[in-house]
Amino acid sequence: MTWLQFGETMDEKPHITTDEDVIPQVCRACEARHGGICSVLNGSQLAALNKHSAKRTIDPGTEVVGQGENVNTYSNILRGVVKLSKMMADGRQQIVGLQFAPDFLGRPFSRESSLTAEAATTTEICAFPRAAVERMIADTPGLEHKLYDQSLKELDEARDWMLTLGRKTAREKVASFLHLIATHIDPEADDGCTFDLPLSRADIADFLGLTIETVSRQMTKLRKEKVILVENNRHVTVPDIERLNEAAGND
Amino acid sequence: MTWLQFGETMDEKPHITTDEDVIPQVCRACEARHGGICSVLNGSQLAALNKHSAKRTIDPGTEVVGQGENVNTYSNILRGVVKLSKMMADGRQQIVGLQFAPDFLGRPFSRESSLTAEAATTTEICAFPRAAVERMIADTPGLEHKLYDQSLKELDEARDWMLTLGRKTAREKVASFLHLIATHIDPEADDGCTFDLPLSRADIADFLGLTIETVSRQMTKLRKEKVILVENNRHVTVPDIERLNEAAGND
DNA sequence: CGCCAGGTTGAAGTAACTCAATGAATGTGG
DNA sequence: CCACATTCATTGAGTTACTTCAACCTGGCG
Repeated sequence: MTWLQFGETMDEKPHITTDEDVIPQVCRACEARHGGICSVLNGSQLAALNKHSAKRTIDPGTEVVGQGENVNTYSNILRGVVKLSKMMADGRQQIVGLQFAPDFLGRPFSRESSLTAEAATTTEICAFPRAAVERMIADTPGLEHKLYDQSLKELDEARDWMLTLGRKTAREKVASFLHLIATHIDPEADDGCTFDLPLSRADIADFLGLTIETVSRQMTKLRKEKVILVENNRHVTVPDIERLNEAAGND
Repeated sequence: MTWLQFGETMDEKPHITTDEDVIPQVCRACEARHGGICSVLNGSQLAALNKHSAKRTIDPGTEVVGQGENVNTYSNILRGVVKLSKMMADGRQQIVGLQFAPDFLGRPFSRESSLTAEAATTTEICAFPRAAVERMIADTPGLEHKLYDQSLKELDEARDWMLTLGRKTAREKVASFLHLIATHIDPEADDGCTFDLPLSRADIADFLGLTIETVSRQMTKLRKEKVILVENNRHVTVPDIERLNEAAGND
């Protein structure tokens, strides 16, 4: 993506070591600097942002942002999985997105978020006050571009999932979910990957538009057909990712 | 949205009438200048873009961009409705978005579009070569912001629709669709609005993840319950939009 | 140990699908 | 102008995939 270098063309001064090059201590080992938002910020910008930042650990099931609430912090996800969901008045629920490290959490220029964000697993985030982030966006075109880029990625994922929700069978849905997790958790190793499911059966059901029972039944079917191996309900091994992909209905 | 004025703060010179203020003839009456992409461009920018622009009329059912094709033009929708859809290898199809005037069509920085865009109604577009648009994006922060804003809007819509696809009943789905069209076609007049459906029953089914027959049955049910009036299969009147909204399951 | 939450399994019910026939609107050629 | 084909929508009858309801595991913990 030539595009992503956009921000860098903005400061073409001769290169002397300055504040801008010094990465703050806390950021050195941070996930978000590789691929995350912070990857487009220089040392002094990271330092400025860090004056107001707060690392937080969030337990599974805890809300990060409530539906309709006014968001006044933005965060980077450092570890764990966050589920974004919508609920109807009568309690029916749909998970509309999963976010993994190092995704950015929070809606820049929120027309009030109509989502609930909840930790699915134990999650670590690095939170920034709204104002600081927005000031930085205004100063750094590369940052806004990075955010735009993430939202396009999320849009792609949302639309992929619409196909799954609207047109796939229960079996294909469950396989699609497993495939999604397999490719997000275990980045490489395309043969024989293994992982822990970040979601309970109830969450999976809410993600797939199914009931818990149907998810369970399809899981056991896939298990009996040896498409997956399951231990302790949560730990899954995929011997052949391509067979799983087929079961998911992806040609 | 204070945000959208961002672009304007970039040129704060004393105001004398220049090229920049002169709106090209073709653009004067154009939809896209009000709310569309072009609203953030000045006269000389519009003129530059217009040197390469081409208005086209597209008949219903004609593809604008093929799934997996390399997109080399971007367009503004001036009139009509465009459907974005995905297809599985075995032919199952899902419409993942509808675009109305003055939406922007085409993916800036396409990681090849995985969508098919097809005119649902007779559609007029204003097409620009890819390079011209990308050059202009690089020069005009306000433009990229505008695009970002549209993609956030599309993301919201996609997620709303995921709830519809995953958790609503057939009746609620059809009502949701009618509500969507009612609010997009007939912008105001929130009581007693009337419109032509831009989609065939087959398209509606593909949008809702249902079959044609189920769509038809639910339409007749809603008609018998006087939630809607239908003439000629395509022309719909909604006497009470709030009743429709209720039927759609929105609290 | 007994309780509880999370998961599985079975049997019965139902919403939506499939298949098939019919109807309405539009166009074509004799 | 009328038969005829064609496309799009409606309606009915029978089937099925998923849900609902209920019982039953399994592992962790006071």
